[in-house]
Amino acid sequence: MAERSAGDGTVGKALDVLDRVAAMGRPVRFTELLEDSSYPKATLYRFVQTLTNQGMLSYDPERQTYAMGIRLVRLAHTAWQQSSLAPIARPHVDALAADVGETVHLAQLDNAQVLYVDKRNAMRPIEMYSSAGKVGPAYCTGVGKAMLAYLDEAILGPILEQQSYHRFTEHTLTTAEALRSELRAIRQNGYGFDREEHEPGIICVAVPILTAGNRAIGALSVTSSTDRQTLAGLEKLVPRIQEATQAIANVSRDWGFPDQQSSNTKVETN
Amino acid sequence: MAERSAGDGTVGKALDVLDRVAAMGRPVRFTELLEDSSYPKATLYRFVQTLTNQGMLSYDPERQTYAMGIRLVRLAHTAWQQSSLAPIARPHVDALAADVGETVHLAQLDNAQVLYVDKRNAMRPIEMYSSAGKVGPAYCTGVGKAMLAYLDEAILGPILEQQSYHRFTEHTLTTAEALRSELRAIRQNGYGFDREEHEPGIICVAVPILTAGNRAIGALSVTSSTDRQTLAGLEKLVPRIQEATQAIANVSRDWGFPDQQSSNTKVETN
DNA sequence: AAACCGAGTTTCAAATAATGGAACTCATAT
DNA sequence: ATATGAGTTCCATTATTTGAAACTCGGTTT
Repeated sequence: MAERSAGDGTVGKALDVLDRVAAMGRPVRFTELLEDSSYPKATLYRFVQTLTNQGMLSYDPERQTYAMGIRLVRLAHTAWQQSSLAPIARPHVDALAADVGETVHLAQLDNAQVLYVDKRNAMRPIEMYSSAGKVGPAYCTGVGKAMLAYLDEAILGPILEQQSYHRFTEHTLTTAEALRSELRAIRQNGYGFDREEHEPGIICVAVPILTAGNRAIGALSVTSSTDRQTLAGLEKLVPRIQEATQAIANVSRDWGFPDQQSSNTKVETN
Repeated sequence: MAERSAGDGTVGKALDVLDRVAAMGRPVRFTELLEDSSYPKATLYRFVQTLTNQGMLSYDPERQTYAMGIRLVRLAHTAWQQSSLAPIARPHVDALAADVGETVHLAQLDNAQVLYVDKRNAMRPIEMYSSAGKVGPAYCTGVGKAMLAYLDEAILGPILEQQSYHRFTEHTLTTAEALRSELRAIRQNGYGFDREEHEPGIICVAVPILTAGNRAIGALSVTSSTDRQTLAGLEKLVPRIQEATQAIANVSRDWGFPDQQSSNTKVETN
């Protein structure tokens, strides 16, 4: 597996390594990292050392494994407050969840992935970080498609290329073309569905949170299961959800949330 | 204001900048950063560019400000799961909070600061990220002192130097010497108090979570206010809290949590 | 016991990237 | 019109990164 972001000199490469450890999702040995890295042993070794010294990774000497460092938790606290919609959206997400009585997700785009920044669970009460910070595929989730639908072609193109199009269920859209026509439909309606595309029995409606310039800065979704709800049933909730997305869009504009394409648009690969 | 971490080459310097943005706690202009940085303009500029390209910072073109990037939220999700005590401590924190009916904090040490990784609020139900990821001073919080009390002198010394000893209240310990003798007392008892040292009217008991080697890998505290509780009242809860810390220590040992000094011990500055 | 192995670590000259003083742009203030 | 200041680019100098190879050190095989 080759590196994906490459650019940005030494810092970029080091952060690549960090991403890779995160992607593993469990503590990893040095050799495991070496295997799917294109860096030579000594180079990778120094990166890992540096990151560990910096607290971005933590090292377990007993098991000789590296895990994501605790410093990230501290940094992310500020990030979540400053750069996610969650803090300003909170009251509206709360109200929506209370009204619809189903699970509500608030998501944003990060790179080509969906990043969940907040959640209200219908069943279990609290879930904390276990939901916020989680990532999911953009091409087969309601929130993902709702946001993709409002991207400009220049940005959308590369993102569509990066999707895995893994067939999670028999309903998963597995080609860029199929996805493209779905996105057109979503743009037309102003909302989209997840028709058991990611998980069997799980359906959702998603509505983008749009700026005045029609950029999707995030999306809200209401999720349910086929044995409790139907797509038609979810569709009836759209006006209520739009109320919430509108409210969030307004607050975000007033609060001066940037009206840019994506929070992680490459400026220049130098 | 000079740089603090310095070492670790370019990556270290770039992460320094990241920390500085986080420390500001609000979106900052380039010039503001330049002011309290020792890097020349062009150098700092490139760091900020790189970090922005990498999604570690986000740039608001309208206001020309930099904020912490959304990528951090994604990375921190994994970090919180892997390197914090929160996931494994969760059931015990839940049970403790339910039993004592007061606010419970779970904290770890990050650098010379207290990092809160989980919390159960007595009053309000959910609080999410607004608590996890938060940092606080080590020298004047219950959890901070409880953990400091079990550090080896070699590590404790430098950390004591780094404390600000800001007098938050009239009870704040404002010298390393006063703190040292307090730490001795805590080590003797196995638990410590916050006697309105950080905030007037707020008191707490804290118990360290110790490994077999007597290293504090974290701490639990029960917090209350002087108009509802007394120190003596809180002290009665110690056995129940110790039950929880013991349980967490056990699970953490079984799950192979590293028995090291601190999760962010400098290995070598090159 | 000696040889071997593989994971992790260190070395060092060559290659590359970072550095920062200065010059430039562009909007806004005087 | 001119000055100021924030933000950005340039480029020769300098320092850091790079990575092949050699080394260390448990543990395993012959």
